[in-house]
Parts: sequence; C-alpha cells; structure tokens
Amino acid sequence: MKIATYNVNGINGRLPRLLEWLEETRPDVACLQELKTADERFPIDAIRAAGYGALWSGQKAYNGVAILARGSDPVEVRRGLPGDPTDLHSRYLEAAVEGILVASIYLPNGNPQPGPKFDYKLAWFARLHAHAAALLERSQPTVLAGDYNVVPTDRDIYNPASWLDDALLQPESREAYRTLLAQGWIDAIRTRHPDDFTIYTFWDYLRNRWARNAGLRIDHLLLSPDLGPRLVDAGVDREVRGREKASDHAPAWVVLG
DNA sequence: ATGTCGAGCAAAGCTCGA
Repeated sequence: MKIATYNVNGINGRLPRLLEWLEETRPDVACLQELKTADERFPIDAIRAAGYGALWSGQKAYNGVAILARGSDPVEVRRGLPGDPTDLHSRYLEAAVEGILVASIYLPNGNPQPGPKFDYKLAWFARLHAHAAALLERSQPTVLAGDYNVVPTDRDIYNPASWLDDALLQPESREAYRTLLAQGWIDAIRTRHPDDFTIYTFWDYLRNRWARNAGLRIDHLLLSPDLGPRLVDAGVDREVRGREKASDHAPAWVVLG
C-alpha cells in the first residue's frame, strides 16, 4: 500500500500536474495540502475521473487539505485538529482507508518569527502533540502525512546559512518535531534513507533554488510504531518539481507491506 | 532587500501568504 503526501500549492492552478502525477505513480492514498480553494471549487469530477474518491477541507485562497483514495471513498474520521474552536484554518483532515488511519496535515508556516504567526505555529504543534498521543492510545495503524513546515535537522537542508531566521529552522520548531517523534512516531523517509542528506521535498521558487538543488526536507510521513515492520520503501518523486507550472513541493511517499 | 509563485479583487496591477 502506497501512501503519498503532496503540497500542491493551489489545486486548480496545478490540476494537470496533479492528475499527471496520480496517473504515473498511482498511490493508493494521496494526502494533499495547500488546496487554496473553497470547498465548492474543489475539482472532484476530475479526481473521480482519475479513479480516486476524495475528502477535502477547503478554504478560499489559503490552506486547505484533502485525502484521496484510489478506487474507494475515504471514510472521514475527523475534520480539524481538536483543542481550539476559534482556529478556523483548514489544516487537518483524518480518514480511514483500508484499515489505516491517515491524516493530511498542513502545519502553519510561522513566518515571520518572532511574532503572532510563529506563536500560532507552536500552539498548533502543541495541539498536534496532544492529538497524536491520543491516536497512539487507540493502537490503530496510523500515518500522519503532510507539510510540517519544519526542517528537522541541518542534515535536512542544503545549507542552513540563509535560513537561520526562518520559522522552519527555529530551535522551537525542531524541538516540537522531536517531541512528536519521541511519542514513538517513525519518520519514514529518514528511516528508509538514513544517510541521504540531499533528499528534499521543497525548493523555493526564489533564487534558482531548484536548479541548484537548494532544497529542504519539510514534508514528512510519520508512521505509528506498529507500522515500523511494514515499512517497505519510502521516497520523493523529485522530478515532479522540475516540470512546467510545478508546485514548489515534490510528493513524498511510503510503501507499506 | 533580494525575487517567484497562486489567488483575490476586479478588470490591471496591487496585496497577501508562502
């Protein structure tokens, strides 16, 4: 079973790219982020025509997450991260697909830092810690997939020098990611590629960063501990980033046996 | 500051968020 995560950076503007990738790689589950569209403009007809059922939580212009399942309709379990009823951003969706609980996560970027956006990022992370711990208590195979907006270590970026003030590299962001892993979650990409320090998922549009492979690893697939023995493979569909009208992220994926 | 995108608003270039 192949589960992927892909920050599409505008699902309508990049729909041909998304459909092409689905056709080429046929993931069983695809978690999408940054839909940047209201619910009523989600391109469900094109996605169904590609062979996928879908759940989505949209928002006009910003955020937005979805879960696609090949040949079936994902069963919605949760919409929105618990812990703050005043938080209206569409950043979390959870569904059951073939016995696996899958979450599509779009963690706040947090820039500029310090400031209210960074505070929101850390508060969102704290809510994720609480919910992720509750998920582990249920002992159901679970995958938390998405754009975490965290570069876990300096081994996950081409060169941290020009990003030192960025929210993605702050010690607080990294500590929050480590705290999540310490609950027992397995970072599938890093576990499968322990010594590959050029495996990235995001290349900024600015300053020719794709051509220079000046990337960051910020999209992650976290597996519940029971899925550890089922980890067969994991990777990044890097070439997708190099295409016309590409998102600034590439899809990342895991195969479970 | 740099400089690249999508999307909204509204009718073209600006603003915002990333």
